[in-house]
Amino acid sequence: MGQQSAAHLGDLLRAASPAASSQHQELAAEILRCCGRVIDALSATAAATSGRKRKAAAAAEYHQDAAAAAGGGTSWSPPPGPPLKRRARGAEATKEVTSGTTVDGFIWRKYGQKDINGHKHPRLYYRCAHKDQGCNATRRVQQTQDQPAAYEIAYYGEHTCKGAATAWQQLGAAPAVVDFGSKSWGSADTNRGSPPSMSQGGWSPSASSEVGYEALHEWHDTAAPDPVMEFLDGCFGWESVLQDRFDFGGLLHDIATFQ
DNA sequence: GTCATTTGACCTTC
DNA sequence: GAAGGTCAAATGAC
Repeated sequence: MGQQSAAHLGDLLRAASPAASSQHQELAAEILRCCGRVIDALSATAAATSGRKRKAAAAAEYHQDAAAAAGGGTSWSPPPGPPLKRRARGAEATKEVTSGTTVDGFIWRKYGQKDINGHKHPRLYYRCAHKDQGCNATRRVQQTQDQPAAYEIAYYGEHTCKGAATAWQQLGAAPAVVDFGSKSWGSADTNRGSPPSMSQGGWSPSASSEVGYEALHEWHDTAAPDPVMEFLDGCFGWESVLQDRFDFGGLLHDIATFQ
C-alpha cells in the first residue's frame, strides 16, 4: 500500500508541476526504494520464521495457498473446522519483546496463568475481550528472566472483532497516530476507564510523533487544499510509525493490527 | 448485581 | 507421563 501511495505521490507531483525539479523525482523514487527494502526484509523474516518448525511451515504453506486463492492478498484465516482445544507448540505467532506489556489498542481479557518450566515468572494468557463477536485473537505474555522489565509477548490469531476497527475510525486518524497514552483505554462500558489488562510499564507515544503530526496538520491546514495535500494527509501516520518503532517484530504486529 | 480475575482441573500435544 | 494451553467455578472489586 505504501508503495502504491508513493507511486501515486510521484504522479501527483508530476501533474502539479510538469517541470518539477529532479529533486522531487528523486524523493519519490527514494520513497519507493524504501518501501521495496521494507517488503524484502519482511519477506525474509517471514520465511525464516516459517522454516523453524514443520507445523509453522505447514501453516505458511496454507497461508500461501489461501493468499493465492484470494488473488494475492496477504491476510488469511485458520483452516475451517472446530477450533483446537489447545494450540500446537511452536504454532505461528507474532512475537515481540517490550519493556512493559504494552498497550496495543485492543482490549484483552486474562483467562489463564501458568508456571512454566525453566521460567521464574508465570506465563499469562489473554484473549480478545470481543470473543463474543467471534474474535479468536489471543496473546501470551512471559516476563523474561534476564530482564525483569522486559516481556515477551506472542500474538496468535487475527482480530476479527469490530471494536478495534471502529476505534480507529472514531478517532478519525490514521492508526499509527492514535494517542494510546491518553486516558481513553478502549470502551468505557467494558473497561471502566482502566487500562486493558496489566498496566505496569505501559506505553506512551513519543512526543515527536504526536506533536509532529499535529504540527504538520496545523501547517497544512493553512495551505490551500490540493490533491497533493490530500494525499499527504492520509500518509502522515506512516512517517511516525517508521520513525518511532522501526523494529521488524513490532512492525509485523503493527501490520497485523492495522489489517 | 455485574463483571473481571484467579486458580485448580482438565485436555491436548510432544 | 510431563508440560503447556484452556476451561469454568470461585472469588473479589466496583
